[in-house]
Amino acid sequence: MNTAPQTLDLVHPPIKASMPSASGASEQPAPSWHEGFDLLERSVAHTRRLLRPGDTVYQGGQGLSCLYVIHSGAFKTVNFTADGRGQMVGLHFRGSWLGFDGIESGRYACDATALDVGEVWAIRYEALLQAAARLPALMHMIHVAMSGQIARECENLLNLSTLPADARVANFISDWLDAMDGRGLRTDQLRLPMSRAEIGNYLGLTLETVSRAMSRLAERGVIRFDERCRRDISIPSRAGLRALSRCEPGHAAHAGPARWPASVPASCRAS
Amino acid sequence: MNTAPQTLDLVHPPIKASMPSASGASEQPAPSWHEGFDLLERSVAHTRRLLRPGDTVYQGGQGLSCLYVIHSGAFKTVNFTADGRGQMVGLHFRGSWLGFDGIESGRYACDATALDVGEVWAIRYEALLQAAARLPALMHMIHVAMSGQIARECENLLNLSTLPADARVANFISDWLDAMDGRGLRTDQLRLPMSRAEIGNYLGLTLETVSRAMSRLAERGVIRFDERCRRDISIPSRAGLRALSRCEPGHAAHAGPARWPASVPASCRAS
DNA sequence: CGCCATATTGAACACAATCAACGCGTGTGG
DNA sequence: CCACACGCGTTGATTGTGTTCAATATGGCG
Repeated sequence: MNTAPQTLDLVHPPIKASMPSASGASEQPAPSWHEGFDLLERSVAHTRRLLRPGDTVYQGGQGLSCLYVIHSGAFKTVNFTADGRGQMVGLHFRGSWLGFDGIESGRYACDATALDVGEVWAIRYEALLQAAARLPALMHMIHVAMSGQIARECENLLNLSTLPADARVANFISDWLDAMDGRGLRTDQLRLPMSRAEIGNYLGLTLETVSRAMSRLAERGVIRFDERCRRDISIPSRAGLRALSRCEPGHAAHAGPARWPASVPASCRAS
Repeated sequence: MNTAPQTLDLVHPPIKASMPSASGASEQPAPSWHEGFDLLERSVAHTRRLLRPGDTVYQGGQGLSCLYVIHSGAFKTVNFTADGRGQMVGLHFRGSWLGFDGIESGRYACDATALDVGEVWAIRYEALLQAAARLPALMHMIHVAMSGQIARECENLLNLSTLPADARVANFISDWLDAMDGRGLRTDQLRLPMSRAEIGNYLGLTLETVSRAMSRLAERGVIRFDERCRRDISIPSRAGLRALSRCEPGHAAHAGPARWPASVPASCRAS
């Protein structure tokens, strides 16, 4: 399976001005972010927007007119149920796109909110479509971004349904570090711009469980809390963190029949 | 929030030959599937492929060359971890596309497998891109399909992390019925072409829990087992089923601060 | 200063996982 | 034909992880 950083959206460009090979899975090393942003900058109108922590890029229910590319900062997407409770469903960094969730219905399905100061580029959806029709590379870039979001959500589903609490938290931090890694930022320390409750919401845990899990990770020495603030952590052992995040079955294992028996029980066969 | 059937991919077409309005969220009644398939049929080369239960449309790791549109049947997508365990991450019906997960890396990230007899249309990705560059409606259709998949995965995440076992199973059945509904099929009975283990895997539960949950649903009278086979169920009370599937907090509730306090704790502020 | 939000930690409980037994239908081989 | 194994599903008993309820500590802010 693909072990490449799984939080890249704008990246992995067979984007070569001409047509993507698509089949050959062209293996290129580490494509700088500049390519993608350059392409956007040259080919389609956009407006930049600065956001501060808590500012919303868009809100669920609003009519979709723009898509947004994250230029800097961290953003969350939160889904709201009919009864008003919110579930965080995504975490996004530089290069990721926001707003894909709204294309189907013409209205955003989530809130998108800045977790810290950041900048997004707003691009009118119609303008983007028109530009993409002329520029195969641009169209492919969009598809890559959507595809990446789909793949990452699959990962999240997998983690949610198979990992025990400690591993989920370890995995959460580890993923964050991977994202920083892929963007050339330091990975020996981290500031989580989220409360324990938010992290818990994202991971399907209670805030107490998150707190305990982080304490246990600190005990085991894979993370260390900054003295000043428990949201700042340093990472003494990235490898150890990784190990814990992929951990043991012992829970919802189901090594079981992922491959399906290929024949319907005969008792079901008769119409 | 949008209460429309959430498993429609090809649908909701402001597809009007010209440009989608995108912002206005044009409200059209019940768009027949034919429109989408007609558009495909006219505009891009495709080959039809029949599958029987257990056949794979594609397998994870294969180079992506085609995308697939489901013409009939039910399909699952299964993600495999490094250690070989599989996690079912998606359930797809007529009109849904398969293969989006592979665009980013050029290789499929999942296995896609038929759950019963079905037909898919295979479309070469490159050919699709070229056709879409000429036909805005086609491009928009693809985006709608991807967007729909993203939105549905968000729903799944939400359900996995907030619902207790019985509600997950009820929701699973209810979603399946919604999908049948949107495709003009009968919704008073259902044949689940999956083992309890598979359902459990999809829902993040063990097979025993699924079995018990279904027994409890039957006790409450919202589903009834066919005498011949426990995979065949009839639905005496669709409304009751829906009610149970949206059920109570009492678990990972976190009505908590979905909206973020907007200011970073000052102890974190100093660099 | 008190109040509030955040975070940590403890104790009791509940829900789902685990281990285990059993029934049933099917296909296999004597 | 029957005995048998096997896959699937159900149900019971027990265990364990994570939730819930509660108390405490801290820092910011009016």
